Amino acid sequence: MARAGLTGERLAQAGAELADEVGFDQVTVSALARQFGVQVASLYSHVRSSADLKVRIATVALTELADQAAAALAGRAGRDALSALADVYRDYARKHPGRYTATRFVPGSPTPEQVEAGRRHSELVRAVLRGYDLDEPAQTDAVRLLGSTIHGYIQLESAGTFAFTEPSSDDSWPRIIDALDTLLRSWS
Amino acid sequence: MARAGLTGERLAQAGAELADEVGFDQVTVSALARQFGVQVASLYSHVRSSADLKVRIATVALTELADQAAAALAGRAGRDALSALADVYRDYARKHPGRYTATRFVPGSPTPEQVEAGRRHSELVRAVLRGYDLDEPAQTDAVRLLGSTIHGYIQLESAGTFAFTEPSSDDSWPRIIDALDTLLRSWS
DNA sequence: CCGATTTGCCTAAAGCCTTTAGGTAATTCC
DNA sequence: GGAATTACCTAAAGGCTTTAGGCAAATCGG
Repeated sequence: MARAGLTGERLAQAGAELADEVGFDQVTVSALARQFGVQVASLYSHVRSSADLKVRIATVALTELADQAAAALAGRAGRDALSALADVYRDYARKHPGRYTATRFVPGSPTPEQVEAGRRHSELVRAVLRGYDLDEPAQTDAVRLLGSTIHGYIQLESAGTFAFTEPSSDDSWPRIIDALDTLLRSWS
Repeated sequence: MARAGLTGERLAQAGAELADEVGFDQVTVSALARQFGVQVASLYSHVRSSADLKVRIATVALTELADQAAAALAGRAGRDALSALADVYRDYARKHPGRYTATRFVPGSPTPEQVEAGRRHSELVRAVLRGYDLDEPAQTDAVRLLGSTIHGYIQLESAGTFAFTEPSSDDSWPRIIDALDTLLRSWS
């Protein structure tokens, strides 16, 4: 019997792709086993549980996203950096809806990898904020504001909330980024 | 055999309570049947499917939330109204985590009830914006900004994202509302 | 008030997903 | 090349969803 060459890594990667195709919620150990042409029970040597699989997918997505954000931020500052960061998140969510959903999957307590990825993300936002003049604790407030707004917009948009009203969601987006830029510039 | 007196209404209500107790994702037709001391199949005369049950719970939550927001907004304007609205959402999410999660449950296409509830919510935000001086399309942009930020903050907060850093999430919140107030006042 | 209809809840059963236990075959290592 | 490890398998138990078909309780018409 030929072996499929399963590893935790490959399962997480394939799971991420599957999530983009059929939706994160439809990613199951069974579906993944089917894709690999392998019995379901076989996957349990590589992942502890269904939740474990999902956490691994979340970690893949979180890391990928941080990598792309870091690349986009290189050589940019101020409004330019803010806009680039926000666009990376939004584009990623559109291109990889399943992975983006995975991003929000946190079981009871986050794994060390998830904590680390979270730290990386907030570090990237802080990098953007270097272009504005904020000191603690205002800087942390601003990190939270930016994270909330960007994340919230992407989520509402992908839920279709903005789809039935003018102006188009694509038009509002840059104006909202502009507004955030203005706000940061004049943060009391 | 005594009847349990099941109806779609009662199931949605009980489902909402169950969601707050055990988490929205753990709300199943089975669990609900268990609570009513009734066979699982019996519920299928009242709800079309598991997704249908969840949509009903979502509608209960959305409506409740809109009611509370409307009450809180009465007699308030400007920053006062903004803060009151934001607090209603946040308090509701803390008090009813399962229901709040349900709020985001939208199957393929939203039901008329969900569309209506969504309209009510955006109407409430527009009511807050009457205290600021915005005309279209800026007003729609502002509705989206406020919705995104409030919603995003609550979600990140409830995921524990702000739990391990100073200042406390409770301290950031009013400052972020202040920042939004300032931003709306000076919206170009 | 009683028979007929409707309605509410039941049993049965099929299908899919998760997870554990224990076995066999392929690979790796000395 | 034989021993140990590793990869995948079969089997089985338990939970959730959903459909089909049945009996009994409530309701309604005469």
